[in-house]
Amino acid sequence: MDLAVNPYVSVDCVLLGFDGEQLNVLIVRQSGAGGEDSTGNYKLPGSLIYMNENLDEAAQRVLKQLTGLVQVNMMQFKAFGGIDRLQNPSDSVWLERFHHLDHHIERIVTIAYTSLLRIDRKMEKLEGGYEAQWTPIGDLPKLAFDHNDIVHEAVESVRQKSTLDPTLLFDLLPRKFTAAQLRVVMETVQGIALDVKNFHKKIATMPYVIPLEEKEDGVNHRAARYYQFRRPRNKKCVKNNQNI
Amino acid sequence: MDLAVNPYVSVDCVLLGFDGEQLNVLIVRQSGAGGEDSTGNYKLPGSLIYMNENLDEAAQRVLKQLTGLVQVNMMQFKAFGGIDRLQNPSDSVWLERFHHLDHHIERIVTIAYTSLLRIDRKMEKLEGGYEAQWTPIGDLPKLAFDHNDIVHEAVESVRQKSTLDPTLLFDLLPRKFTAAQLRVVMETVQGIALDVKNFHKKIATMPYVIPLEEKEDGVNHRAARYYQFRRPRNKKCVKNNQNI
DNA sequence: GCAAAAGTGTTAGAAGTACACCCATGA
DNA sequence: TCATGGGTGTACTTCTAACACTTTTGC
Repeated sequence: MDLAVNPYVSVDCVLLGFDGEQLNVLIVRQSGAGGEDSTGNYKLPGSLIYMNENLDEAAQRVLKQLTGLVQVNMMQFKAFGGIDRLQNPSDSVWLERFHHLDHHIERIVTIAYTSLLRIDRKMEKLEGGYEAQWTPIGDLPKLAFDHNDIVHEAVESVRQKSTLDPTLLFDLLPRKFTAAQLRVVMETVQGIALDVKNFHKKIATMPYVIPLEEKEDGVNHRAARYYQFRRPRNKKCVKNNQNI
Repeated sequence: MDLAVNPYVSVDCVLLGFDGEQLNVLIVRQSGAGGEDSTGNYKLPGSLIYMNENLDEAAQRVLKQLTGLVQVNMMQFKAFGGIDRLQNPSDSVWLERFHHLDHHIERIVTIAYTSLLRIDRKMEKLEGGYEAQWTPIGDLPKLAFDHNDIVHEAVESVRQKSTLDPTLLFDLLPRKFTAAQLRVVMETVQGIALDVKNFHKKIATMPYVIPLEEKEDGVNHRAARYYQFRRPRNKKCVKNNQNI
């Protein structure tokens, strides 16, 4: 570790992608954990914060080290600081080894971020021996620390935020997508079922969803039209603004 | 200071009240700051966290020390951890003196909470020499650290949360309130104007707003009816939104 | 031609918006 | 009796929800 870290504060990133059916989370192995249990030791990507970086910068750094992606919309959503977060002793041991710390860490407050990504984005070479994998939310193993809780609160947070600003969800889709893909994303994230016909009517009224002439190719049924997302000029797709 | 504190993590509380016209914030004096400048030294109520308490507990403790209130809905809304939060040297000096710390604090990440209160709630005797006062949001002085930013983000957070769950706003009102009071609260927090007639229709459909027989007394115009808030059984006053 | 998924209209009810006048009270 | 703020009806528009059949394509 080159830089001084703050041994009390970390960031953790819940990177969410969509595989066509479910939300997936990017989890990493605790490499260097000693591998007592080769089936486990998964966690969210995260890091202690360096003393010379802001929280948002730390989250971006973790994302970049892990995936090579930059300029991604990372949203801080909650701090987790329960006194029992390090109750599993192997988590503390891993932390101290990984960060080459010379004293015992008794407590870490972590600032959790979430980000929506296209699951097929090519991951660049991973630094730090990370071994990352997308895992469907329903199939998550037991993660280190309280990371399972963090994932569930992240999903809840995304659900709420996307209710106020549905344009967030387009980050989960490729540049060109079909109406069905968009619908399934919305159904999955918001946990509701949408009427197909009414959904077509609705996207027809969205100024930021542009129908293309291009269609699917090579499917053994009627080809679906592609759409494109164009972020509106004024970012206020959110209802109800006006300053007090 | 009896208990061990974590010198890197604090909580700060944005307590919001409503005076009939504007949102007010409870700010406190940095007592023991040396009083170089008797006009300033205001800050949000907050504290370093103790090593044996959770974040939520720390926020409740600060609120209780300050106001005597317990069981108040405190909502964590954001962590602030910029590297320049302590850029004003007098803020660091105050912190180190107040908490009797023997080393220099270079950086603190604070977890910010917000809470909506009736502004007329009687404050109990304040511990720790706090000197607290409600201040209209528009008249806030320069506060210590980045507390002015924190206040503004708190208000924005409350605005968003109350869009999804309007029942939050009843915490700002007395037990009995008039339709006009409720309307002005909603207009102020959400930053919009509401049509009086339509507003009456709307509250008539809200199951959690109960009209009383009792009316205002001693006003020199037609007396307004009082209403009461009763929290619904299932807390989902949240719209089943699909505002794509 | 058939399996498989895409795409399309209409209607009824609910909810929201706009608008102007009468009512009760104390001074 | 008047000044003050409280309270109401109605028409119109928009949104939402429910519903079943035809189209295109590869095999």
